[in-house]
Amino acid sequence: MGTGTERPAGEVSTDTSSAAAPSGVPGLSRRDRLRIATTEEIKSAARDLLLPPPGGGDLSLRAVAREVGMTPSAIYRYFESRQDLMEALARDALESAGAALRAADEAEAGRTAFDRAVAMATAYRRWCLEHPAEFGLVFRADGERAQHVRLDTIAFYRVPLEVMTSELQAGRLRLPDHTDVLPTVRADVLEMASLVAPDGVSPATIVYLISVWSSVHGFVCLELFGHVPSLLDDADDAFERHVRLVLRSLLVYDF
Amino acid sequence: MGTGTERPAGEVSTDTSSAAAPSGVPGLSRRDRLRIATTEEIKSAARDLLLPPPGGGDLSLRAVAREVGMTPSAIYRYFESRQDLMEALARDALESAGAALRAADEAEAGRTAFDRAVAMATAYRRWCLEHPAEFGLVFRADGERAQHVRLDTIAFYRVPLEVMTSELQAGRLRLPDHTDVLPTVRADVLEMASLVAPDGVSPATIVYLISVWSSVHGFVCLELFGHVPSLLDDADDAFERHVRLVLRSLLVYDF
DNA sequence: CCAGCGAGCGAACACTGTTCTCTCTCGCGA
DNA sequence: TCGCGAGAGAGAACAGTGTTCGCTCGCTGG
Repeated sequence: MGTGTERPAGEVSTDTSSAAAPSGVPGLSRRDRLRIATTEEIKSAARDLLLPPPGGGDLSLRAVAREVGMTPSAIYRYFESRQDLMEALARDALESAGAALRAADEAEAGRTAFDRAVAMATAYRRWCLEHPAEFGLVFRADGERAQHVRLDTIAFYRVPLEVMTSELQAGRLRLPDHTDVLPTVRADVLEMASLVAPDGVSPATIVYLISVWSSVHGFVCLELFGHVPSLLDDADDAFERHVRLVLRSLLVYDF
Repeated sequence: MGTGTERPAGEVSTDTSSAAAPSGVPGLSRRDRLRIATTEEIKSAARDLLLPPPGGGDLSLRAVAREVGMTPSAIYRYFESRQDLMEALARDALESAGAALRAADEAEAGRTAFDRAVAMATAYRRWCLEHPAEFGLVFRADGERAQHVRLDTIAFYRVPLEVMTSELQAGRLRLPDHTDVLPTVRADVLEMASLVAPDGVSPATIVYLISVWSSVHGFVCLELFGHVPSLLDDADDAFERHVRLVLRSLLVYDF
């Protein structure tokens, strides 16, 4: 209503390299590039101002405006609301975490599926510990508006899903035999997952991935929110052992 | 008086305890009892006003004051700050969740350790789903001030810990053999845990409990924050299968 | 070259948490 | 039984918040 127009923000979060290629993207006018730059500057300032978990990602729009040298109302040219800005940050965060996962996996290229899984889990935990505020942000993106976040989540899942399917197909990894008593996966999710691997993704793969993922993520959650860390001596070590235990127990490796 | 919409109606039911035990608690003066009643009324109003996870347990002190028919400043007679009130709610929530766990376990008294564990996990998830705001609240209690929350957390852990140790001692449950490669548990935690069971609690018990717990809690987290539920057809069913998978994989049952 | 779009400003509104000072009641010790 | 004082609560004030609206201009696309 206020701005009235459809927001071109869809392409905003995609590329930060706009500055690197002034005329690289022909469809973008100078105005658009400026807008993207400003949007990115706002998000960057907002990221810096995000409070660590006690505040749980609290964020003052006015503080962001001060930081970038604008009036609070000017922010509304770029984000519909504070909530909108936070969701944008959450999407970026999810993307960033996904990239960390992928990087960790690629660093272990050629190694066993087990090692790569451990590396990915460790990278995930490290990212969470290094970005506690953004981590907390992703967890407030629920609600009806969070549909896109969920889609991005699936994109985030793509990384381990890709690794898992490729390892399965290569015969370096097997799923246990209980596959007859598995939950059912939604049809559209299966279809979407099949985009990852040309030969498709079995429902059992997704189910086991969710179980493993829950176990890894759960540990990080407990740790980040202060419920477990004080119990164990060396959290780094404890996490890796936990991951190895879960992976060894839930999946079967042929190597 | 001026703006005062009358509030004699909601007058604190003065003598709730007098009927039960007029002189039941000798150490409490009438004033103290009134204060406790008012405190409880404030917390109750606050609980009702807690927003579900999208807001993530946001809470307006002024709204609470309106609800109980007080001035915002009057709340400060009972809680040092908004944060203080929220932490009180978080503690209560943790206690409530612990009670739910214990109730679920006792309802399965006499059954196998496996069944009782499944029941407790299910009860935990149900509690979280039914109290999403309070669930979110517990997760913002980090920081240096959260020491007491952590202690309460340990009290919360007591329930599964008790069950686990008693089942271990009864020989209905065994831990896997990898116990030589387990993380180390802090000494004071071990000492505190030993209060639960007269014969003490082995470090391995705590370590395995944390792993199992992480797996259960992680699933609930993913579900509550909208990252997984849309992937699976029947979340209830999927959760139970996940729990059974984890329990069966991580622990050994003799029955 | 010029019309208009959009970025940005600044004031305003309705909130928020928190702090003070003040009043007056009501419970306790004598 | 009585007086005193602790404590509950009111109300105003302050600083800060998200959001809206109307207003300017400068830049840019045609």
